[in-house]
Order: sequence, then C-alpha cells, then structure tokens
Amino acid sequence: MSADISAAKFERIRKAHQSEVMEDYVEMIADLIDEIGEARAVDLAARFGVTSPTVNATIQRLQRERLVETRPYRSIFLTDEGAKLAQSCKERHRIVRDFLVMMGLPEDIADADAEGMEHHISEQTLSVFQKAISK
Amino acid sequence: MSADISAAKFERIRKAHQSEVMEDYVEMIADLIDEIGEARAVDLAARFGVTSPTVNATIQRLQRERLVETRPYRSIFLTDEGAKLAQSCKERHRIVRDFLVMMGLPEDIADADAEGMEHHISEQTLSVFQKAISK
DNA sequence: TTAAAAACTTTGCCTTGGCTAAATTTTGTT
DNA sequence: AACAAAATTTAGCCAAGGCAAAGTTTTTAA
Repeated sequence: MSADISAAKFERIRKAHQSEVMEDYVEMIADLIDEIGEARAVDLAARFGVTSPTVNATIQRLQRERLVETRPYRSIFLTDEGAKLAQSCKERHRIVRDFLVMMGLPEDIADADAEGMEHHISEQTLSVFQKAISK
Repeated sequence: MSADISAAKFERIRKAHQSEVMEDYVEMIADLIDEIGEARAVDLAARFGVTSPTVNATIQRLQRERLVETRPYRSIFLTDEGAKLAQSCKERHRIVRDFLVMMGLPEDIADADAEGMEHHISEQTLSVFQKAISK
C-alpha cells in the first residue's frame, strides 16, 4: 500500500478519536435525561468511571463546541446540535450491537464491543450491517 | 445498565486506546522489515502521516516498554515480545478485514475499517468472525 | 434553621500524542 | 575529501484526557 493511502487511513482514525469522547458524552447525557430526567456530572462520572474534575473539563469542551449548555452548579442540557448528534450516535450504536447479537454474541459483549467499534465504522460498513439485521 | 458495568465498559475502551498506538507501530515496523528489509523513522512517519519527532517520541515509549530496540541514528528492531505482539495484531487485523470483505465490503474500505476496529473487538467477537470466514 | 453531606469547581499535576524550528549525524554525490 | 542532502534528534510548544486535593455551592436532614 502506498504511504499516502496508509497515512490517510491513520489520519481518519486520529480524527475519529478526537470526536469519540464527545460522542460518548452526548450519547450518555441523552440516556440520563431519558432515564432519570436530568444529566448531572456525578452520574456521568459514575457511568464513565472517571472523576468529577474530568467530567467537568469535558463538559467545558462540549460547551465550547456548542453541543451542551450548562450553568455553574446546574445540570447539563443538550443543544439542538448535541441532541441530533446523540441521536445519530445511538442509532449507530444500536445497529452495531444488533448486528453482533445477530451474529450470535451475547448482549453484554455485543454492547461493550459496539461501544468501542461504533466510532470506527464507515457508512458503507454500517449500511451492510444494517441490511444484515433487517433480513 | 448499572453504573459499575458501564464504567467497566468505558475503562476497557480507555485501556484499548492506550495500547492502540503501540500496536499500530509494532505492526507497521513488522510490515516495513518484511517489505523493505528495515524499519526507519522516516518510513514510519510517511505511513502514519505524522512528523519524525512524533515517531521519535513514540519509539522511545516502545523502547521503554521493551517492544523495540534501537540505537541513536539507527533503524528500529522488534524485540521478541514486540514481534509476538506484531504477529497477533496482524492476525487480528486480517480476521476483521477478511470478515468485512466476506460481508461484501470492498477491500480498501474493509482494510481501513479493520484498522480502527481491531483494537476494540473482544476475543469472543473475533472468534465469531473467524468462524464466519472459515465457512 | 442550621449543620452535615453531597455535588460541583478550581488548582495544579501527569502522560500521550501531535506540531515546528533548529541542531546534529549519517549518507550520498561530485 | 568535501559538500549537499537526507535522516535523526533535541527543545519547546500545545490540547486532550486522566488524576488528587482543596475550596465553594447546593441540597438534605436533624
């Protein structure tokens, strides 16, 4: 493989890594709002297994990117853009997980693997997975 | 899902990210030795699409982890441990890529997606993919 | 209502993985 | 052999994403 094409491949992966944490956060924030009515830093910290300063710093970044809105000492809300992103992430996650379940994997493993894989799957591959589960 | 289980899931992903770059490097070093007889920083830089100081810093880390050996201004060699890791990474990569090709994806896309996915796939899932391609 | 607990924020630290610019060493060419 | 080019290294910078400790605000419970 030519160096150019190889470089492009790895650049895509680095880009994916940059958006990964943000996508996981908006997805989790949407889940929390759905499940318990609001998204608090303490719950995000518990679900991600990180400390509250880490959550805090990440929320600042999300706010800077206009994906969430929050005020000091208050819970976290998704912007329209954030909600849209959360929606598409959840859909993507669901497709990957369902595909793995269809392949015979237990749900917990399918879900955990989907979490890691979902950010690295092209539209083409996602569409193939989608077709496979709808059969 | 309980917060504990969710946290464990994300902790696994963070762990995977930590080893990801190292695995990509040993794999690429093995490829270069295979293809052109030696692994030089300049070639790694071209294939990953990063600068040579970046490669240099990463090689230092790999050396600290006893995955490669090198001397100043000299090319890079894998340790036994590094070679073993490279081997298992390549095998894993091949299984994922072949699986995606079997699913009908074009080779270049399968290869690019495999590069991103391979670090986030459990042994169980890999084994399911393996069985699928050997049929 | 007031004290304790919980949640959030701030501060300051660390590693990873990028970069540019400049210095050094090796390699190649005349 | 000497010079030019290529490769490597060093130095210094940055952002992301993690941490602990300590301070502040909000919430809860006595």
